[in-house]
Amino acid sequence: MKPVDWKVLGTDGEARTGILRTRRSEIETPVFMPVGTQATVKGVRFEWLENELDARIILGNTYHLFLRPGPEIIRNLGGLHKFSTWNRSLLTDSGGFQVFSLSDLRKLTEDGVEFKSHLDGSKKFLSPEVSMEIQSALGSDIVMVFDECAPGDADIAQTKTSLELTARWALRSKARFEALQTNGLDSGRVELNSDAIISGRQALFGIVQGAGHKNLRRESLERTIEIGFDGYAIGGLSVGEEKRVMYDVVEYTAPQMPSDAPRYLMGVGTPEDLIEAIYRGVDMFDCVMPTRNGRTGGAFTSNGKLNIRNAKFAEDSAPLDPECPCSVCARYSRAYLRHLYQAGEMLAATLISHHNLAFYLDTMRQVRQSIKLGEFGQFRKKFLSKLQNEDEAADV
RNA sequence: GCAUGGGUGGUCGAGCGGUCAAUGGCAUCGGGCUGUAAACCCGACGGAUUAAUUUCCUACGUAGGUUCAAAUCCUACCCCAUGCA
Repeated sequence: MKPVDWKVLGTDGEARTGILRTRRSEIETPVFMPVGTQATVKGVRFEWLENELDARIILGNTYHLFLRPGPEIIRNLGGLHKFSTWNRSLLTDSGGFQVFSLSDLRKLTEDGVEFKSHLDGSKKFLSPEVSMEIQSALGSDIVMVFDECAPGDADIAQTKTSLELTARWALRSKARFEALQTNGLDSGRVELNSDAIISGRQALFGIVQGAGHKNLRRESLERTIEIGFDGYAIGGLSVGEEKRVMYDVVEYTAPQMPSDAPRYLMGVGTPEDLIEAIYRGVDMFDCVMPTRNGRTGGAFTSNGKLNIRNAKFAEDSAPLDPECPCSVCARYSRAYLRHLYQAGEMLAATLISHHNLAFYLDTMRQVRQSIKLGEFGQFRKKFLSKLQNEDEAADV
């Protein structure tokens, strides 16, 4: 019995809509997963995520929680779900991305990666085995293999070396993962009824690398499938390559990924990126943009982006996005949000983050609906053309 | 009234004869953020003009003066702070 169940409910071209069942929640796809690196989606209470936003799954990060508060503390407190009170699905990234983003602070070897903690400079070691152990202590529902994410513009030789290391690490990740499951060390274990269709164990997703090189993407994909995972991710995109390269790689890779498992494009992206990737066959996304940009004054709207810091909003009584049904848009004006931001009030960050997540999640709902109706093609065109109205959006 | 210290660009505050349109903080304006070292980072910030790190104008309380040259030195005045009457 598998740890997750995946059923396609409808397709439109390469686009798919379906239901992913984890041991903790049902997730309709395509899905956007808010990023909650340090056991919190920055600036947004779980109450909002559960109720109004209705997020079914969020991320956590192995590297950050490893450094603080530490996996043993979280294990002793009953796992990340219990610790944080987030009871829906959790996906934990393996720390692989930090191999890339903290490249100045780490040393990479075949065995693993030695990090110099960005908190206190102390040495920390992460490897496929350690990452799996931490993720089992966290008890997340979906575990990611420990990979190496090469830069977006990596050349062929560099990419090949990186991809092969990732493949060896994937094998090691799976081996340790299986052992941990057998030994019952997963702190998020759920005992399900005997008629359940899933196992109650953690799920493990593999990651396809290969930067912008299609032949290497193919090689990475084949090796990943050969090992066998509960879901498959495309990693190593939106890390500095050109947008066209990203779309090309997704267009090439996604349709070749197993159709009976969810496809996850890691770290992407803008609303436009999501639509384009869904169009090319992707089911799952995560990205810091709605929360990070929200914290720094950037709002995503159905008419494109706007920057709440701009003086032109000082007396604008309109909501961030007149078409948005979220509670922030129902109540607060751009003028007020701008004032909060300018005054350095933390509520600005909270409210804009909330709106941005609402916009992302609502967009996904519309996407799913349009795929079910076989109208995703039209939806995509309309959605993308509206995003171009950025300038007018500001003047609504 | 006397004594002392001080009056600098939106603001606070450095500068104390030339390299000063004047360091820096804040404010303001603009840009960026894609598996979060990020409530962060970058840029602009007297006016006009130029292809330009170009040229010009106006500025360091006010008015004079010294000097080749003054935000910087001198004189008078105005104002502020503190102390003494």
